[in-house]
Amino acid sequence: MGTSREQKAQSRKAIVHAAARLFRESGIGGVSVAEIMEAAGMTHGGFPRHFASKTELVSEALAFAVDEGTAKPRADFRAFAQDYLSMDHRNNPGGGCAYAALGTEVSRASEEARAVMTSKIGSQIEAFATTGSSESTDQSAAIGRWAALVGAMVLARATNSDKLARTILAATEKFVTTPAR
Amino acid sequence: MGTSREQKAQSRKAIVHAAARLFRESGIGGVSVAEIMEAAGMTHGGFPRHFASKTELVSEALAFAVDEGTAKPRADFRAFAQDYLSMDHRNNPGGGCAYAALGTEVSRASEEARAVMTSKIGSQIEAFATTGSSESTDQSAAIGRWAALVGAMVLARATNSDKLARTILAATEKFVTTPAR
DNA sequence: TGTACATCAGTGAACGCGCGTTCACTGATGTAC
DNA sequence: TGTACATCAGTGAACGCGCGTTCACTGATGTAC
Repeated sequence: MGTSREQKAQSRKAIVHAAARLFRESGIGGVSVAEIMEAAGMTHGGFPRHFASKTELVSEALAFAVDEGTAKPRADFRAFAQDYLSMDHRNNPGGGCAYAALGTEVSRASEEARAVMTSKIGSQIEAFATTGSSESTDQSAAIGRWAALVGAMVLARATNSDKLARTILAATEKFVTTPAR
Repeated sequence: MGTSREQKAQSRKAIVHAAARLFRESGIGGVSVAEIMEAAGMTHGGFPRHFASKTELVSEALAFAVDEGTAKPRADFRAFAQDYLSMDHRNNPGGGCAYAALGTEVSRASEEARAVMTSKIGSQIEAFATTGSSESTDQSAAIGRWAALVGAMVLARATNSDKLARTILAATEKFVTTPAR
């Protein structure tokens, strides 16, 4: 084969992007290196040219997934919550919130992976503290609302009933967007 | 060996209990049948006398874990939230809330396992509707608060920083126990 | 600019290991008479 | 009540499979002169 350095960088990106999507869809343990490499347009043998191990890729893919899945919350909170708590988001975890998709799995991942999450979560909370939410400058409320979004998505995905999922998402949306706090 | 029918029933219970604990501690995919059987005081060869497959055990262990981890919320909500959002709960998932420990993994489990979760979540929500919470009879608020608890625990466990975990748990506790809703 | 050589991204086969599962075997349980 | 037999819970070895990883090989890239 033989490929230019520029192409190698693109390959690496493709691997990270594919992993970030597949991990959120099927879980870290539910996706093989071969599947990731295939999704990135290669065969599994090329993997070690980019990463020393699957564990190493996990950390990097997690960082990317969190950023990708947290890209939107700039908009006003009401609109963000509605988007986040949609059935579309529930049914398509691949491009969505990494915390809701991989949260419980990450807590058992490598120290590096958890360090990545720590850094990302810390940044998120700092952002809450400085920007405040649309309805309150209270950091506690911002964190609590965020937790509610994540938890609602986890619960909505744990069930195989669309009706129940809708109930959870709608109730949580009402809960977090009700003023008075 | 040879064992009485009564002992067989006890063995089965021991397997389910061990699985419910180990799954919450290390994840479903992170625990082998051999480990579960060892924790239950047997060797792995005896497993098929009780369950046709690991998948079958997962469903049963999940049901047990949910019940065990949801046994307390009868008390007033304030006390429950404080208990739920404790660092002790964060650091010891084995006997705690199954949703926070296994939520994201369950969404990719068997249909049977998801059906179990659906049934349990449905019951929980019905309980909210009838009993109401200590501060509000609004079902939406009860669901929203519940989601916040689960989400906060997921986030607190995703980080390896105790400080950050404490921040998330404390903020969420304040958020869900503040009246005004 | 052209040529000879070294590098190395990606291929495809292969290796080891852990896991879920299977199975022959054992001996106590519990039944039939 | 006692005896002979069938059942079957649990043991420990073994089997297959999938997975992460390794490796010899290829051919284009890119450098040295």
